[in-house]
Amino acid sequence: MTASTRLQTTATQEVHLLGRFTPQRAIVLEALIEAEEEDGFVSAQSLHARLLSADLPVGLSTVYRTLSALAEAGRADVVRDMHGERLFRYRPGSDHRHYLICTECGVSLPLDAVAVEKWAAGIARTSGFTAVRHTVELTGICPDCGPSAGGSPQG
Amino acid sequence: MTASTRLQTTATQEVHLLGRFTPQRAIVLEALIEAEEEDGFVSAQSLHARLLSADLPVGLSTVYRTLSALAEAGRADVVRDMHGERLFRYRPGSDHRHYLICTECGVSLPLDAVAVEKWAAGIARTSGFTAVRHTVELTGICPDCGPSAGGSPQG
DNA sequence: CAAGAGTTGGTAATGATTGTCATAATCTAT
DNA sequence: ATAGATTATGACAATCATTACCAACTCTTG
Repeated sequence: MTASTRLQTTATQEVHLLGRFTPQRAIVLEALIEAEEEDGFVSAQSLHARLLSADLPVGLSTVYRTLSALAEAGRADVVRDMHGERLFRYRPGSDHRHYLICTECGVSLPLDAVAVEKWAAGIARTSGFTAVRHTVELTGICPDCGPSAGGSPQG
Repeated sequence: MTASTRLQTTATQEVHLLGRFTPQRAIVLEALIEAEEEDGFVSAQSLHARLLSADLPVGLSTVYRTLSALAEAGRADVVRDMHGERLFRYRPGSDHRHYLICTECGVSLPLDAVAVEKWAAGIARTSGFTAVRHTVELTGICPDCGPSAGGSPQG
């Protein structure tokens, strides 16, 4: 069984969570899973462009719909980049995670965020607020993109 | 000295941090300070609309420029709401803060975020990433907007 | 095959934000 | 105070991600 076949199998299984199975949804989900392994978070636009380049002409509307449905179903994490664009990441498990994301290449590193979860839970208890949710994102430059990795060092 | 006069005085002083003094910048900054006391975070669009309603016709471009300059100068915090719109909040001090924001009315509560700062600093040290920055936002429903405050309780 | 529900994808609309540039205001040096 | 240089303003157009719309298409079911 090749890596590609494994991806397709996973995608095929997951697509049924969204409703009717369609080739387009499988393509989008498969591409999202690939992107997760390679680049971390991806935007709907870039994922669409990637599909077009790969001769998989899925409509932009369908890409947006599928990614939104995945996020709604809890199968994808969503963050916003510095321009406000939404970035998606496939989430194999069902727990909510936090990531350290490279601003240069988009690669993401899942974090152990127990300390933050505890802090947020404490705030929720003591503030008088209800339905408290938290957004925690770390961004930085990963070792591969850093100054000593053939980039463009300053100074 | 009235409250209005105090606001104007503060705004006048702060405007000089952005470069040349102009009445428009003073108006925008004053409105931002007022908004901070009343509503917490505000968007550029709503701030602009508010100025028009108050017969202070400052151009939308100028509102955007001034708010961006304030954020750049560290005199305003910026977050994104659920639609990706940028929300600004005047920051009297110079330290970076985190807030618990009510999704209903926009009121914000500054948080003691030492635990998060420490956690983020630790990640920065151990991850190999450089230029690590963090975004931490808590959202919820404040006591005034909660189910027992005349809102629309569910269930 | 026919009907019906759900899906697709091209296109248009939306809405925040940014770019442009002629005009106007502000600062500086005299 | 005034001229000159620099900077800011604001109306408008452009950009861009995202959403809405809708006619054509695809399954499933009888």
